[in-house]
Parts: sequence; C-alpha cells; structure tokens
Amino acid sequence: MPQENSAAKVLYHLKHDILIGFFGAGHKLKMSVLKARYNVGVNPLREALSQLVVMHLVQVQDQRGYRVCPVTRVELIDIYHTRAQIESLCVGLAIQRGDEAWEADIVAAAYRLHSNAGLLQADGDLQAWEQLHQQFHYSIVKGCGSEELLRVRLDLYEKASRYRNLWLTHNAGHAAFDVNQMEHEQLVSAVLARDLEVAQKLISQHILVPSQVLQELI
Amino acid sequence: MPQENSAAKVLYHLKHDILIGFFGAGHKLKMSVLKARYNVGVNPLREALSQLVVMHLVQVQDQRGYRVCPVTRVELIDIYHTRAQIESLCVGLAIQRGDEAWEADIVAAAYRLHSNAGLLQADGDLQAWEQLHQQFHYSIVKGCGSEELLRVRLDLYEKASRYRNLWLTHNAGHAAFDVNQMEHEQLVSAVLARDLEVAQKLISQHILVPSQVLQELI
DNA sequence: AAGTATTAAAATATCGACATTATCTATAAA
DNA sequence: TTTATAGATAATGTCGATATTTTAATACTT
Repeated sequence: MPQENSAAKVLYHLKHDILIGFFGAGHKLKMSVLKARYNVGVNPLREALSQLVVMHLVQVQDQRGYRVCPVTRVELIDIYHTRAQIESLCVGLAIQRGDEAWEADIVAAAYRLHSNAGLLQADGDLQAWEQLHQQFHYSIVKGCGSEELLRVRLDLYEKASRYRNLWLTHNAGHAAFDVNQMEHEQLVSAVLARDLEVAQKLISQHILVPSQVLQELI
Repeated sequence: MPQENSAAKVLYHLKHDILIGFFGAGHKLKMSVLKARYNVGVNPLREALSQLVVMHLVQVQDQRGYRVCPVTRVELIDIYHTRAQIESLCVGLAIQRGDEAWEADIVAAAYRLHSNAGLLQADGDLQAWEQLHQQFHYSIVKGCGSEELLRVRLDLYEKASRYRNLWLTHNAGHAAFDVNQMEHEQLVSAVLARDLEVAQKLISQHILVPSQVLQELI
C-alpha cells in the first residue's frame, strides 16, 4: 500500500490488530498506547478510529475515548444469520448471471483451497488457509455482478472476523474441517450445475453451522 | 443531539448538506470553506470526512483533499437493485416473524402517511413527506428482527438519498405520486395478510420503478 | 503557437501544546 | 467497613503553527 497518509496506514494496522484479537473485545484504546505502537500523533489516530466507529468495530464515548466493541452472543447470531442471507442472495444472482470465466475462476480457487488443506493441521497457518477459503467463496459470489451487494457482503465478513478466529483456533487439527471441506466440493458441484436451490441451501448451512459451534464458545 | 464532540456535529450537518445536494456530486470539499461553514478547525473536519469516506459519500485522494463522490447511472442502478433485494429480504423475514404490535405500527404509519399526502403538492414539503414515507417502510421491515440487516438497509437508503431527491423534486405535484400511494395500500394488505410472495413482489417494484424514471434524469 | 520549465500561491497532513474533562488515590466522615 | 470528598494524575478534544505537496500563473524555449 504505497502513497497513503498516516491515518490510512494506522487504519489498516489497527483494524488488523482488532480483528485478530490483539486488542480484545471491550479493550480501552488509549491514545498513549496507540501513539507508541503505530508511531503517529493523535490526529491520524483519531481519523482511523473514527472510521472504525463507522465500521462498528470501535465505540466512542464523548470525553471518554475509544474502546473495542464488545462481542456478544446476540450479535454473533445476528451477523451469521445475516451473512447467510446475503451470501445466499449473492450465490443466487451469480448462478443466474455468471459466465464461463466465472466458472473457471471457481474451479481454480477450489483447487488452490483443496491443495492447501495441510494448513489446517494443528501447527498450520490458519490465517493463510482462511485467505484461500475467503478467495474461494469470493470467486463464487463475484459472479453476482453487483458492487454494492459485494460491498455489503465484505463488511459483514469483516465484522464476523473476530468470531471466526475463535472458531478457527478452536477447530485447529480437528475433524470439523473435514466436513467443511466436503461442503466446498458439494457447493462447487451445485453452482456449476446452476442448481440454485441446492447451492443456496448449501451456502446457508456452510455459514450457519460454524456459528452454532461458536455460540457455545462465548 | 446533546453532548457530542465537534466531529459528530460536523458529520451530521455535512452529511445532510451532501445528501440534499448543497455540496453536489464531485464538488471539491475545501478545508477553508468547510471551516468557515461549520465553525470548527481542520481536525474535527477531517474526522467527519473520514467517516463519510467509509460511508462512500466522500472520496479522499492523498495530499489532494476530499471531494463528494460522483453520481453515476451505473451506481444508481446497482444501489436500487441491491435495495430491492435487501428490502425484499427484510419484508420476507418480517412477515414470518412479525407480531401484533408490529401490525399495529404498520397501520399507524400507513395512516400518517396517507393523511399527509398534501405534502406532495408542488409547493409541499417533500422532505417532510419523505420522512413519513421512510417511517412507513421502516415500520414494516423492523419486524425482521435483525439489527444487522436493518443497518445494511439503512446504509443503502442513505446512499440512495442523493438520487431519490432528484426523483422527489422531479415528481413534485405530478401524478407519479398517485401510483406510489396506491402501491402503499397494496403493500399493507399483502403484508397484513402475510402473503410473502405478493409482498416481496410489490416492495421490489416499489423501489425499482422510480429508479427507471431516474435513469433518464442522469 | 504549443509545449515545457520555473516560480508563486494555496491547500493539505501532521505535530506539539493547551484547556477541559474524566479517572484514580488518599483522606476524612458516618 | 463503607461511603463521600478533595486533590492529584492522566487522558481527551481542539486549535494554531509548520513542513510538504499540489495547483496555478508566468516565463521561456523550440
């Protein structure tokens, strides 16, 4: 990311630190700490924090500074259910509108994901796997052809990250991933066969099942 | 709005000024002008502008300041189609989940809207009508019970405001509003009858029809 | 005349400093 | 021991100043 101002750099790093849990839910974000960590003054910091407030990752209280938004079971359920609906919408539109290049990209992304299943072992790089995983699902939904819908989807994906990371670390090296992998293959089949109903059912389940496991972890 | 910092106040007013078109699409937002208009320093301004960037109402270019996002026909179509999908989703869930209090609120909101149809005359207060209009539609979708989905919906509604205002002023005193009014009555009937399919069809049309008129105005 | 280089003016991005407000600590009263 | 109060400490929100960069205006060259 070249040629950016300080606020943009801080936003990138701070957002990352919140999403991976370096600054946990509810954590007070003190200016003195942030200044030292990111080597900037208060003003770029406040700009970045302002943006995170709009993204609902950070809360602000007048004269009392900023803190990381709490995570709650209610929000977890709401985010995952909404994601299931939106993703289902995207998949439905993509199946109606996707062309051959779209199909090829899906096959390629599925292959990459499958080839790197080793990342899911207990000592693997879970974040690297998650990136491939995300790219796979994106290859499907991008066929919907709506920038706005994809933006909404991305916002929700990011908002879910803090919860998803719990699931990832909890399942590292476990059998839950095998089921997850199988669902991908079924999804590819249904999508390429343009079976709207089955594909939507599968993607919805694929999102909701982990959320049910997560509910017991919070 | 008591007890807010300067940035929050500026955000409120500046956002309003952009949505109603005081600062038109593509307009350069010079610090000197904004400082004078809102009586604040650059830092609260930059915080507010940063937030508007996240909302996709303002663009930022490094070292070249801020400007109001352009409006395009492509974005218009995308926003309205996405709104139709999301609103349809909300209505569907609301019909499944809404209780009696929800029904009562809808009837009340529909009554208020109908009673104030006079605001739609050529010399009427269109913004006041739009507020009642929005409250009416909100009374329906709030039954979906999902804060996240309602948030997504609100973001899209606000993003569509600049386009909608074109439609409002263009139609002031015209017959197009009569059709619009009739659609409301049909929608209430379908929703209260819990007729999911008809209600979704109606709400989708209700959003898409104005967008077709708008495409010729851009 | 068209395009390029140079200079001047304006605008932006960031910092340090200060006034205001909140939080913590220690002491005193119930 | 608990509650209240007062002072000390720390943190926040805003401004003015400054270095840097862009934009505009002007002069120069081909």
